[in-house]
Amino acid sequence: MRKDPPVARRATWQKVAVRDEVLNRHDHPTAAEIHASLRSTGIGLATVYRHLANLVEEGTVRAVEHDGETRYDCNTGPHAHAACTRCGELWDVPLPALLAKNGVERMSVLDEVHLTYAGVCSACD
Amino acid sequence: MRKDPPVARRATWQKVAVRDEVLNRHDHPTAAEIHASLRSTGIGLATVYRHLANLVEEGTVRAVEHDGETRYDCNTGPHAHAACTRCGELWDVPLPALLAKNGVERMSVLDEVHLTYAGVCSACD
DNA sequence: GACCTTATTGAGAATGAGACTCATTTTAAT
DNA sequence: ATTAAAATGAGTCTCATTCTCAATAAGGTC
Repeated sequence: MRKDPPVARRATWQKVAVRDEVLNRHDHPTAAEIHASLRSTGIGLATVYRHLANLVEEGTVRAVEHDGETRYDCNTGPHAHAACTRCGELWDVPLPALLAKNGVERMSVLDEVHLTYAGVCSACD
Repeated sequence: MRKDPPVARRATWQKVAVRDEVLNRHDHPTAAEIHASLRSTGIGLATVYRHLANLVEEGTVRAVEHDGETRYDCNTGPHAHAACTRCGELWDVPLPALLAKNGVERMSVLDEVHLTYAGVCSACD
């Protein structure tokens, strides 16, 4: 009889690089932007996507859909997003606690609340 | 000197078909679903996309990004969306007026507020 | 350190939603 | 009827993301 399979999550520099990059940025980068930032390391795009998906799954970062692409947010606490339709910037907005389960009786398990404001930011106006 | 360009928005059966279909459904269909519903008419997918984009631009319907695809909502009033992560259904949730411009001082022109709840609906639980 | 098992990597192919192209069709004004 | 321009649609193209699979490397074991 054999030992149980090790299921060892191996520590690679790629994994560390992606985690460090996404955790140290506060500008909601896309996978392509993270890949670009790590270009000098030679990491592959597929690997960046893989680790980002893992980080989302383990709850370390949050995925935010914005304008047809997925952006990653190291702020995992409850908060909303605001996006400027002119410059495309996306930033965090605090979310009042009272919103949490407001008017969603039909939802028996509430996993996430996404609140997004779209408009023109004061820098662009 | 010529007359001003006619700019005539021509009324075609395709335009009417897409508008009628999206306005008569309350289930947030995708462009592909609308195309499928109109399959018997022989309408082209590109035409469906075109008219949906026009309807969104003129404010007749609202586009809702959900799980990587665009869904169309004939309810243009302010409201939130709730999505079940199990069955994928998406439905409307009334939006408390107080939310409107809550905590977005940095946004000088607020065009849209998107609030989405994700979880498991009671039908799936 | 040498060896081995297997998780991980990455280049490129595959996928899929949606936008674009352009030759053909259709509207509607004359 | 004529006809100029708008509208259509089959197919092409784009671009984000996922998949494939041969090659590589992590980390036990001896």
